[in-house]
Amino acid sequence: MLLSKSCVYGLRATLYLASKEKEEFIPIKRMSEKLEISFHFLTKILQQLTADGLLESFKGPNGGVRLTKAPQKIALIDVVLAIDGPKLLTECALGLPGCGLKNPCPLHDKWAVTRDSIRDMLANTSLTDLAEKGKAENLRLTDDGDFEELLRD
Amino acid sequence: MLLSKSCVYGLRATLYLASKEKEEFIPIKRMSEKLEISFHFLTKILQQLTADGLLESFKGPNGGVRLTKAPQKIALIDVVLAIDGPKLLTECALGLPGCGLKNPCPLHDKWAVTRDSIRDMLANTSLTDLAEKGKAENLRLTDDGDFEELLRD
DNA sequence: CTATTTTAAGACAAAAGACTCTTCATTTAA
DNA sequence: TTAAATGAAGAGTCTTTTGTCTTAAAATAG
Repeated sequence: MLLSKSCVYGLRATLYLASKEKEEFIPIKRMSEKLEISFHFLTKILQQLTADGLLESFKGPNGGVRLTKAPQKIALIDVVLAIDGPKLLTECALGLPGCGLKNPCPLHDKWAVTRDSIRDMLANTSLTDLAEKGKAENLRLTDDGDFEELLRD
Repeated sequence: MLLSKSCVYGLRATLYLASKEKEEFIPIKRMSEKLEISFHFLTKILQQLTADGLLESFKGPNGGVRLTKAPQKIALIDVVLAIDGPKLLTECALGLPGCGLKNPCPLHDKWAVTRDSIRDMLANTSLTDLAEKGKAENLRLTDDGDFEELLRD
């Protein structure tokens, strides 16, 4: 798998936040129900994003989490780096430590090109890009639902 | 991680076989030592490749495994498919079941492009390509060694 | 102040992946 | 024919990932 499940859940969650126009705090409980993700597990993942500065949280009634920046300014790669770390974009495809220009493996050059295309895709796609597309075409962020249902109160 | 460790070991092993010019059976024990992979674990992985028809094996003294085809005709994707299966090249980046043209997720289109570039790289690179490059530039398939050492008896 | 709502934190359990070990069947060489 | 070398198969262990549960801390509403 390219991304860990935690990372995928983090992406779905930030995408959900980006698709809400209002900048209010959204309870994690509500998000977990809408996105069909275990509440406690999602909480743990969002804590990582909060620690990383991508989200801010607020405790108590009317509390929850929200994006710290405008979603246009958050790229998918920001979420991926916060949760899965940089290894996807730095590691050797053959798993050799220290593989790089200086001490490459036979696959290094070709993999570096492919890896860059992954990085570019993640870096050039903002949360807004996907949220807008999701709304416009009524796509889905869960196994069965659609955007319309997702955003309904 | 893009590829499982089993898959990476399978690639290193087939690459090693491709770099031996003679078409003799190579004992797995020897390969495991050269490649610094646990013998029993490597055995299990190579059994998958044998079952898939990429390798053939021979028991008894002077036995071992060898490629069934010329290494020019084996692409990296053949090994990846035999061990990790097709999921890397078919799965949704957001983990949604049935994500495709008919019922896509918001990321589907962009991911499909990236995924194709991964597929193309794996499909257009043969074992010979990498073996030749490894020999010519004396690269490595292990943490510390180099090709010269790898091919020495 | 008190009860309620919410995130924070960490212990714990289950599942999957990575790896080891033992036993067995096959083949060859002497 | 017997011993040695080898792959085949599967049980078992360790680690990481994934997911659950409990308790604490913070904030608000009344």
